[in-house]
Amino acid sequence: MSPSPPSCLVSKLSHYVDLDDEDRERLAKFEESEEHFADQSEIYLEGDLTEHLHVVKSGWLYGYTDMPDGRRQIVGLHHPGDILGLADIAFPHATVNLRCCTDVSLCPFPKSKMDVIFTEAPRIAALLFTMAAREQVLLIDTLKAMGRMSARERVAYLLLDLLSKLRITNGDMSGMFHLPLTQSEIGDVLGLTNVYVSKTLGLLEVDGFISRQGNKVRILDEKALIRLCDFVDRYADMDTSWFPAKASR
Amino acid sequence: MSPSPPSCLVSKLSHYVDLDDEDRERLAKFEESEEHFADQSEIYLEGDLTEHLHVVKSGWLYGYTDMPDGRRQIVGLHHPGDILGLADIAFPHATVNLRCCTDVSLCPFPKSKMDVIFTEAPRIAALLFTMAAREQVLLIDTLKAMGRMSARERVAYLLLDLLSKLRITNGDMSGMFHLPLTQSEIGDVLGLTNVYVSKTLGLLEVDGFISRQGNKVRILDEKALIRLCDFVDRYADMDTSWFPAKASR
DNA sequence: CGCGGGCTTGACTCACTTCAAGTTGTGTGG
DNA sequence: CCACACAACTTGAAGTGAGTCAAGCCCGCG
Repeated sequence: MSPSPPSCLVSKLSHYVDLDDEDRERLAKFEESEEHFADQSEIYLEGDLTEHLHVVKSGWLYGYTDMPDGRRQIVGLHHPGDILGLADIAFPHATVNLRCCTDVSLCPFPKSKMDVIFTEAPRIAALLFTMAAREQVLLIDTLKAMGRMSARERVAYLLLDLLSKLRITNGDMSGMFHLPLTQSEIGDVLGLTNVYVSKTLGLLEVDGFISRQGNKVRILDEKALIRLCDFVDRYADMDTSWFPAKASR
Repeated sequence: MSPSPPSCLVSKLSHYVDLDDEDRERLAKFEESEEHFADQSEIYLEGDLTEHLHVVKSGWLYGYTDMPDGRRQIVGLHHPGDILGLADIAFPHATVNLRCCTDVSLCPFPKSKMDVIFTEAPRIAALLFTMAAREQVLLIDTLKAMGRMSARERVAYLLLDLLSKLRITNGDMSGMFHLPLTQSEIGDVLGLTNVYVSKTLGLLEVDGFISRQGNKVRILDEKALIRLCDFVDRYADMDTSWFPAKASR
């Protein structure tokens, strides 16, 4: 049941803190019952009861909301190792829709078990808190992009954000990655139209920042892109200094 | 030292969960050393070491980031009862600047004490987690506003958001409130210019949605505003069902 | 082979910005 | 009590970045 590569969650969290065996075991238990979803399927919809959190084992997903007249905003992209639903933990019902943009496998675990983590594994609780906090900072970065950046800057920001995120679990990345989003979806992430996304990507390519083939993107001049949109990599340093000591019990 | 109205933090948190006396005491301790700041002063700047969280006792503040060329985005408005710095807990340094927009008094408490909460008061830890989660959902709502709403819808959204937030600690609000932000600042919240904020507020007034005198705003037709921007009040229901049981030790 | 979804491209439009000139209100010093 | 300064707000005119509409292209797939 426990595969040779450790569970996705354990390997993600271990990046940041030392976990003792007991904690590892507890976390591994979260990833028991893997579930599979086809490309384009909806995991849940706004308003659904959310009794589970999910760890992403493979695939890409996004959270989105629709407006009555059909406008849509994508409010989060999710990748392997991510924990879905941390934000929704404050509410009984989902606040966004969640859709796959590739085939996906998830490991659900019941929200109700969170109490055990808080009472018995304060280190993990602190870590989850920290990860939720970082997600919030990333949202703030996105807010800045949406409020004050031009289309070109926003696209640059998205590409760098994806690159730095994919690098966590895939350190070797040369600057090339597969982008399984349509340009309409990219538009819905960045508050632009599909048409203008196409034009902007075209310009970034002409100007030598990136190159494309199919839905693969290669970042040719990362430094210039970073300068372009004043990008800060939030995945680099994480403060765990205040965490409760290991194995305090 | 303990005033007849219980500490701001205790009264805010008590809205949502039953706290036992021990927890109340612990929370009250956070609010020991009140500090005062004048209107327009900066509490801390991006990059500063953040060794403290702060509870707002009185006044308004906002978090913001500047871009190299002077563009500015305000990324959060804070009011009495709010806990500042939950998002920054993931990082050793502040990720945004924090400025007062009225005279303000804050109660700092050291980030390092958070470990005690996680090890000894799991209920409070869970509550803090939940409050951070809700803040994240509010950011997502703002993101939707910035990405997909017109100026008029965004202004409506901001006014309703403020109203519903001020109602938490001030239940009697009739729909009128003091708005201590300049129109430039409102623009920096919503990703608009001061000029267009002026025009949009003027239109909302002409159309009978609101009225203004000085920097007081009265919401005349709340339902119409809610319809206008598809507003959801996130302060109403909070899910505490998964919390660890009270006084488990 | 033909269908359909996604991408590109161009012409036109429009919501919001920019620039600039008033107006209002308010605190301050003479 | 007035005059002045200054910052916020208002208003209008002109400019522009991104949206809208529409046509054509590419390519995978039944």
